[in-house]
Amino acid sequence: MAERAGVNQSTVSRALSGDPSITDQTRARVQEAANALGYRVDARAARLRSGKTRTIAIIVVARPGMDATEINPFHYNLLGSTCAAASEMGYQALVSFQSEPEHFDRHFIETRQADGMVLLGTSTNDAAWDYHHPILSRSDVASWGSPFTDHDRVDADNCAGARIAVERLLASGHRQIAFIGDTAETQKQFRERYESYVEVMREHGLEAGPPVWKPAAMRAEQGRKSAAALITSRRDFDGIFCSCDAMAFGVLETLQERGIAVPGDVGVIGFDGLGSGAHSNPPLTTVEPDFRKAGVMLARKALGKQKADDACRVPVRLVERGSVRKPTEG
Amino acid sequence: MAERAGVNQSTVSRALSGDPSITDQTRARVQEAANALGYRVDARAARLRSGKTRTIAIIVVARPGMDATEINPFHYNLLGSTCAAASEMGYQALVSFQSEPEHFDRHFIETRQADGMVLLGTSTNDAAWDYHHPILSRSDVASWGSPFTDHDRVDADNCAGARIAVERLLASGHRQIAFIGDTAETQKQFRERYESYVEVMREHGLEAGPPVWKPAAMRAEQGRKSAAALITSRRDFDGIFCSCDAMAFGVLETLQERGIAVPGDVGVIGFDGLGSGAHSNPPLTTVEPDFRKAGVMLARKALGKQKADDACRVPVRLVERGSVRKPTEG
DNA sequence: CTGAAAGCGCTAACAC
DNA sequence: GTGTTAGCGCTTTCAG
Repeated sequence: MAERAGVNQSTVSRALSGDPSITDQTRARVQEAANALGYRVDARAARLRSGKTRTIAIIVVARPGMDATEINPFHYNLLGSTCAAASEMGYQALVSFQSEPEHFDRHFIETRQADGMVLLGTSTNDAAWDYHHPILSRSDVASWGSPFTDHDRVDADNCAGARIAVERLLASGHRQIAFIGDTAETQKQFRERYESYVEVMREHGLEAGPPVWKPAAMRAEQGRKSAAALITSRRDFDGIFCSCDAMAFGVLETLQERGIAVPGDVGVIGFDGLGSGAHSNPPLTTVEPDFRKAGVMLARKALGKQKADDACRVPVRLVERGSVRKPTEG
Repeated sequence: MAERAGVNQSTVSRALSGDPSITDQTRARVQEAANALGYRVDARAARLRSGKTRTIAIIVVARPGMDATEINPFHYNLLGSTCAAASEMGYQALVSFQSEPEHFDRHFIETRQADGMVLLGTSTNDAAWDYHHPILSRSDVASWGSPFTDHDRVDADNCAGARIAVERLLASGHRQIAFIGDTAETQKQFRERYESYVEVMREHGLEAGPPVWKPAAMRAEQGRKSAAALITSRRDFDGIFCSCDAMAFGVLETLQERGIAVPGDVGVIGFDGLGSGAHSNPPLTTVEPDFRKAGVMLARKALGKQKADDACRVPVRLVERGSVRKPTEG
């Protein structure tokens, strides 16, 4: 390659890497020779020598035995956004779906495969999160959705999001608003949403109820069971703020089965901005995090380019669809 | 590292890579030293020296300006399955979302970043597919959804899938079944579905109509417009086989708006097995490809481990939900 | 079974 | 502005 262009090996390297000290003429000759020979720099060698990887590893925690269709679309969105953000920053994305212990791997940085790591996915895979726990507080690791509370995390602005949701319900005249969601210790994001819900209700002189939640394997089923429990409890309600869209879909189904009209009798708002909410029955009004910013924050945090910790809150917005009626006048 | 264990560098390499010629005792000593020092093999150096990459590059073609939530979940499913398959085969997945020309990159193999490539994503990004066209027929490249017809492809068993869908509609007593979908040259999969629809209709002595399709930016909108066009055409229909779920959601909405009951008046079946079909109104009966096998086929093809070409058809199954009424007796 | 030596293909100091 | 030289951290002959 070098001889073909009539220059030294290092000149080839400089020319191809855009080193400004190379003459346009020389660079042209090198380019030409490279094209003629189909030459490309070997990324492995370049990275070995330069000590960099220009790669960010993204680990998606999944549940054992689940196939691709069962992964929460929210995590796919996060994955896509993170890949896009990495690319924008000139980094590649090495992605690893991890569900079974035999595939657990947290050593992408030590093995010099990546400069930073992003962890995301379902919080309901204890073995996986236990395995990854030790690295969650590292400065070159960013995570979304971990069940632990002893480390920084990137997350939606749950507080602002819950406020938007509850105030939207209030604007439509709802006063007896219930919260459906899992507020277990390991679900920090849902706890935050619940707490904000309580706060907003109080501010308006209204009574906030306890969180309603029934366990099940999948979110939609949790939603169905929780909605049924809420109805059975004979507690009056005319609005539901649901901690996540996947559960809200189940809630919507049960309400419909029981003959409770949405948004006529009860207003429902979810959280996550899932695209499938556009086709649910009725279409689901929801709080959507800015996925693009989420990806950027995760990538930046993983690469140690994040300034303050408190900046790790992704802004949210309300996506108006059809599960809450129009705001009442005056 | 080597001195710490009191052995030669090459012994360390052999011990850690599981070379059977190393004594258990020696291996234990090496392991111990490695743990003590936090030593890990540098993947860049190992791959450079060995000449292998053990990596498969996955390129997801997206539309410019689209954010993560607008990517068809079908492609996310394919992506997830391919990553899982790669992992199962001992390969890593380097994933690259490509939408804008400045990020186009098809040289993952030449730059020794991957041993094989998988391309998938929306077929409606001409610049991207034109760019990738030259590599689509290579033996180390597998693709799903390309708009070109001059190369092998991995795809769902469209023929069998269309048959299952149409026969299911027939089983519920529908006789005037319409096909909604884009059968343009560049949409090979939809053409195949349409052709099978025609064939099955003929077999049953029924008349197959022309494909119904109206252009729009997004699939759901195409579905809405197409359904409207079908209704306006005053052509009688009591069943619709829709070429993909994303369009079917739009079809369902328009039918509902026009007061046409599904599955009461009209039965609807989609294709793709999107998870969100479980929450649509009504839940969408659909033909689902086996995503796990799809991922395996894509990965195998990319690594040149696929036997015959005709084996690149992924089996499909019917997912019964609520958009077709129960089969009629006898 | 283990050691010695070579070298994968680059990039980065350092010359000039 | 370009050449010379060294060496990134491994794996792989080849010896013994």
